[in-house]
Amino acid sequence: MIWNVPENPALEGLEAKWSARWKADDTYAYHLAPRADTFSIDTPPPTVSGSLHVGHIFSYTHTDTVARFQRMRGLQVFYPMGWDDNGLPTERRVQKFYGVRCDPTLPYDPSFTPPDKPDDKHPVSVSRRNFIELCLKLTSIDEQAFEDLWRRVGLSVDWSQLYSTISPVSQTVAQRAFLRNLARGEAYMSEAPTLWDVTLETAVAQAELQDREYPGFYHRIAFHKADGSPVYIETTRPELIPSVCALIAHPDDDRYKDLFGTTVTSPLFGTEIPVLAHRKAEPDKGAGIAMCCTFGDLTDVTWWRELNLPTRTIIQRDGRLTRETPDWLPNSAPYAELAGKTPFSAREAIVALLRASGDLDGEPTPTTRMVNFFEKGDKPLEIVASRQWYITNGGRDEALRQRLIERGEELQWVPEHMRHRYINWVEGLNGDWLISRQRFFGVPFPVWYPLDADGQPDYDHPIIPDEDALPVDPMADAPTGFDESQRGRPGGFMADPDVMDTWATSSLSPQIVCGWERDPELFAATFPMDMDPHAHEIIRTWLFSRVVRSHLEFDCLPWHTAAISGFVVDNDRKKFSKSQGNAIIPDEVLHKFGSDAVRWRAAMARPGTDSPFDETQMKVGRRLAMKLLNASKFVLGLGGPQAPSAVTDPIDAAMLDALKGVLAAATQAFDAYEYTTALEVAEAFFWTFCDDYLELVKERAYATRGIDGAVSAQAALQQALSIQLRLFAPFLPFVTEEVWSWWQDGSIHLATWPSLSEFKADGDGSMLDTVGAALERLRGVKSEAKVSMKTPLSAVVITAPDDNLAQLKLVEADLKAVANITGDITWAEAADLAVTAHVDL
RNA sequence: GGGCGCAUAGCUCAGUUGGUUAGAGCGCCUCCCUUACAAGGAGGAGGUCGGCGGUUCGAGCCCGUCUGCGCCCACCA
Repeated sequence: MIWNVPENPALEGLEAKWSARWKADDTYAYHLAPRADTFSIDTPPPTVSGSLHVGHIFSYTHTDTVARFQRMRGLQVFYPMGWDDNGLPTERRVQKFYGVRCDPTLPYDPSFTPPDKPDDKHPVSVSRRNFIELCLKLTSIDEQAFEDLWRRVGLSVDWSQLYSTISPVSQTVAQRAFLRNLARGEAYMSEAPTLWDVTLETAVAQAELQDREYPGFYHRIAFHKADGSPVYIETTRPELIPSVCALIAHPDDDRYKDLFGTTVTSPLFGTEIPVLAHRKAEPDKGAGIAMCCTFGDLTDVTWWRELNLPTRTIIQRDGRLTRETPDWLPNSAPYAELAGKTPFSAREAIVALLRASGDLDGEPTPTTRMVNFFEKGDKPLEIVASRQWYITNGGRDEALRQRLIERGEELQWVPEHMRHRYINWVEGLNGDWLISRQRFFGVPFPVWYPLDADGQPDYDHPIIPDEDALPVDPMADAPTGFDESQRGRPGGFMADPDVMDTWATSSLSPQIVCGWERDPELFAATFPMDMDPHAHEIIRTWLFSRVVRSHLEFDCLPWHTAAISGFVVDNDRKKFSKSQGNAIIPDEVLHKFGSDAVRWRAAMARPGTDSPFDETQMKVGRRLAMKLLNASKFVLGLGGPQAPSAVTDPIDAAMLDALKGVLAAATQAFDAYEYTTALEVAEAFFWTFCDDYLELVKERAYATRGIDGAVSAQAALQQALSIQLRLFAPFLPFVTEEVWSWWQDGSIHLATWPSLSEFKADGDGSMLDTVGAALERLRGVKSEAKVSMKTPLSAVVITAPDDNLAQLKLVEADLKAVANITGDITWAEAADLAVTAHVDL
């Protein structure tokens, strides 16, 4: 190989040059290997309808450093990428982008084209199939942009393993896993009160809840005992008075003990309701006695269930109060003021009515309360009764809960304390996992229901397809034994209209990527996986749901280790987000500093640790990359290849010995997923290597004092460079590949990680420290004298402890050369290392 | 209310099982255009390791306690 060292090496253009080469050469392809020789990674599929921010770059870079390390260690790295393109976020983006909305009652229009000027305020209605086509169209555009960015960042993903959560393969896996859950009784349908987003008109799961502050008013309102005297309750939701089922106080609350077992009547409507005792009523909240409605909050659901209260629903699925006057209201006239209104308007109306009737005590007092929102929604959730699919997750089964907690104990967590978030979450589950969504762009439930003679569905006897027939779309396909003409007819069938939530598919990502029931060889080679990397906010969702699915299907964990990243936060320690307007655009940062520099900064954020975004730090990474170029140019410019065995000079061997220790430390750190430590030790050594060792041997390496010393220095420099390039390769893939290409065959990323056996020379690493300290003092003399570093020194006296003196005398010639010392050095023993000298101006 | 984490230089962070005068980078000050590198290099200043108490020959590190900050969860009458 002919060395080809450029005259003016530069960082510009390296991303384009090498990412194209890696793509052309399929550098990061996974080649089927036995399980023990494979390292498999369950990469989080980013939501393609969103945008990638700097936090993503950091987290995915963390994974990539480990992937590159394991690849260099000789393992076949199975590193797929996925796009989460199914589900609500995509629907919302498509609605906005094309100015459409899905109306499932419309027929498919093959010639449909979206409006030229999308107006999302006045959307065009399209059929379900047209809508899904638009989703697929837009996601494929978004996905290309994501892939381009990841390639630019230098992720060593095997792009031939790319998957998306809406793809037929994913749909097949999701439906197959669901059918298996169904057959084992782990999936079931239930009609129950459900958290409901009134804007999106769909049920949502516990894991997708978010607390938000919401302004409201306390209203003190009179209910009436049989004798007409008042019982006051306090509520922030007076519009729910028509749905009140009971007043409830704590069993030990002396204020209300006499009322238990009696009834009171509701204001305005005169509904007779019982006063009951329940331990979940809290005496110090509000008036200490609560009105239980169906349903105002989750406590109401508990009371309704445990006290067998009637269901009096007034909130509809669109969030408005029902237009029909409820039949349980003795005095229904006031309801006309509420019918069809939003809760907000109904509240104003009922407050006026209560004020007029004298049942409002005092004025409403403002308050700020915490309310449940769907994390992607913008109106408070309501609770409505609806028929939904669930998967068991331990929320209602103590034995399963315990088993899943044990899975959390079994998993290796990096960092260790992230385990608590998992345990905490599982212990706090209050119900099974609701997986059905009343939406369109998602994996349909592979289920039909027979219709009886009256055309009513028999939900207890669903019709299911053979696994061989998957994926199915029950809205388009007829079940076996029926034909399409029987759809919706008495004696025929109907499709389950719902789709699975995104998490119900992404919870199967190990099954999807590893080829479960699709590619047995691949599955055997890759599952259970090694590494589960992602940031800490999805422990309760993605991580937990995959543990559930794997536990139910395979009775094992889906991976061995969870490597959890922190967030990138701004200077006020706030999480970056688009809504707060503080998001950093990755393209700008990558363009400004280069991918290697940004990756360097990412790698400096330890696992699990939030890290502030600071542009000045990016410059440090860039300087390191530049330094690698320049130092390499120097080393390789000295002369042709030298055998490692040519290292004869003690200081050359000492430098290599110190590097040996660095290699051991970096390897150990990487094995523990502590990529930051691996980088730190390599980087610290590299600066010492440049500032001290390289400067020290420069003159000798030029062969100014004979060929033998030069050859020793050149051999040591070349070996040190080769090893250091490989130590940096996981972090700075572009610049290390560039330098590698000057003098080595093949990609550095397929080179083997350095091993201790590569070191041919035995040296004393501590010598490098001693020499460094002496150099620092020699420079200090000139710095204090405020003269150039090439100014000659004479009458140099070096004092040091005996053993240090011995080491320094071995490099006397190099020291004299680098410090431009004229005459001999005088050595003297002393407790401390010190230098005195005369500066010859 | 429950859980977890953090508190070390102006800033961002290291500090491995307790062991001499506590480290790095950035920033700051001073100097140097030295032929790998001025998008550089050299030298330097800067810290009562959040407070209090304890264990120990010895504590940044272990124990207790208090304070402040962050995150997760719960409650949200």
